[in-house]
Amino acid sequence: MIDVRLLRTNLDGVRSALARRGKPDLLVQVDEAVALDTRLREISLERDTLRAEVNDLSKQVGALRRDKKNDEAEALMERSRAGGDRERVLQSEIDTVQDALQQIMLRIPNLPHPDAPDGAGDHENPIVKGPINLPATFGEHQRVPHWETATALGILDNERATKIAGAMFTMQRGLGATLARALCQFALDQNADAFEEIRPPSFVTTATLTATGHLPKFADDAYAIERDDLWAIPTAEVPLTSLHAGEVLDEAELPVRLMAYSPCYRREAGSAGRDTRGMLRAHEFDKVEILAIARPEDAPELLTELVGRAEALMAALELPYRIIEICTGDMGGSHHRSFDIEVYAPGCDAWLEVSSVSWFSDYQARRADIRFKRTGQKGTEIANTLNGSALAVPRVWAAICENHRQPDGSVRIPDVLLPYMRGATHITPKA
RNA sequence: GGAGAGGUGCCAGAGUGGCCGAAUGGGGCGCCCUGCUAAGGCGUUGUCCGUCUUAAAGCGGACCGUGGGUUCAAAUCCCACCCUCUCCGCCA
Repeated sequence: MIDVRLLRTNLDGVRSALARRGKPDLLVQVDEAVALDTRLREISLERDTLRAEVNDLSKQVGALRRDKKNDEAEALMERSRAGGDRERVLQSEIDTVQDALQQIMLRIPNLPHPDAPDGAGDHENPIVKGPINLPATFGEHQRVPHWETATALGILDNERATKIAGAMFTMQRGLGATLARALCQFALDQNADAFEEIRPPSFVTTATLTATGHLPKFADDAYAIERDDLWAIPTAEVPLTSLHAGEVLDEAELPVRLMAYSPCYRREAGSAGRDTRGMLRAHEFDKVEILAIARPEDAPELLTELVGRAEALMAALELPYRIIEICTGDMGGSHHRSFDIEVYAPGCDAWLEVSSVSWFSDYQARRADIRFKRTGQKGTEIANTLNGSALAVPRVWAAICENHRQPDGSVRIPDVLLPYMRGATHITPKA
């Protein structure tokens, strides 16, 4: 959530920042929020005043009862009762207004960073680096989509995955399964120098899924386990962000740096049939996420670092990649500024998004109530959060199958993964 | 899943309707005493919202697991839920 107080102190700033997202409805929502907030403060003040009266009368009643002046006490109780009745009426209006305001605030997206590029949609995301490692030409053997080659190699068996679980599930076999796990292991090892490894729960409460901004807006995209009131996580960002929810951290503990491998579950509502072949889009996939909780002033540098770490993995895997910055019209609702890393897959002839790194300013931290205390100062401040995929397995797996395919049809394992492949240097067709 | 016990401030822990935002002890912070250390003395010690103010202070409200209820008045009584611990059952 953005800070409600911004609506009071800098409404023009909020409006112009949100206008850059190119969704006129947002400004209507802002106006509604302003009206509700104004009303809420009016009636809250009235309620507090009434409460003060009732509190005062009650104290007097207590004193009079002790002095056995029951008649006088009775008179005050009568007045207090009347005050209490009026208070109840106000309180129910407060509840209504507060709830309405909360619902709107939960849906108003974050303010884009001033340096985030303007743009109407994904076609206007500027390339800020690369392409790197992109050869002038690709061999014919690389121009075959991975769903054909990997199936032929016996390392991808989506047909049986579908038999078991339905459409849009994938299954890797043999060295294909090993490769998927190797990628996770590699991504974790590469970031272990600065990040604590977490193995979080894969199911979370509604409050947890709300903190990151996935609820209430994107309920249809998440798997719900209704019987137990739980949600399957769409990314490890969700449990990691809420790891310190409701806590006040010491400034000295910051930045908190966490990483986690986790399965990710997405219903992909609305995208059925799009990019669904092979490993491009599935209901379940593996990912290694890196995340930081930081003081606001440290966030820009951390954003650069996180992007650099995700980039380093693609470089080490010898894949052609580029970095794009997400423009205001394409930016996720919780994002303040974000960058994607895309890898080129010659068989699909497409740039695949393999990592997304974002700075959320205090938007998620306010929802999650993550605060910190500056050393030697009174009071607390809302922290900033940042996170990014270090490595999302399926598309990287696909890109390896296509880019590193040899003229003989085998797939070469990049050197950095060799320690995790049980001695295999190539994936070759079964004899 | 069953039975029982419990959730109070930074920590321990008292508090069964009013004088309780909360005793007492410990810790932290400040000052004093002290050659140094130890011991001791005095004081102080949370968060959120609103209001006034350039700001601080002040003032008002809220917070004793969470949400409801009873009452003039709730940490305290009632209901539901969540969590923790012990025992039993089940189980990788």
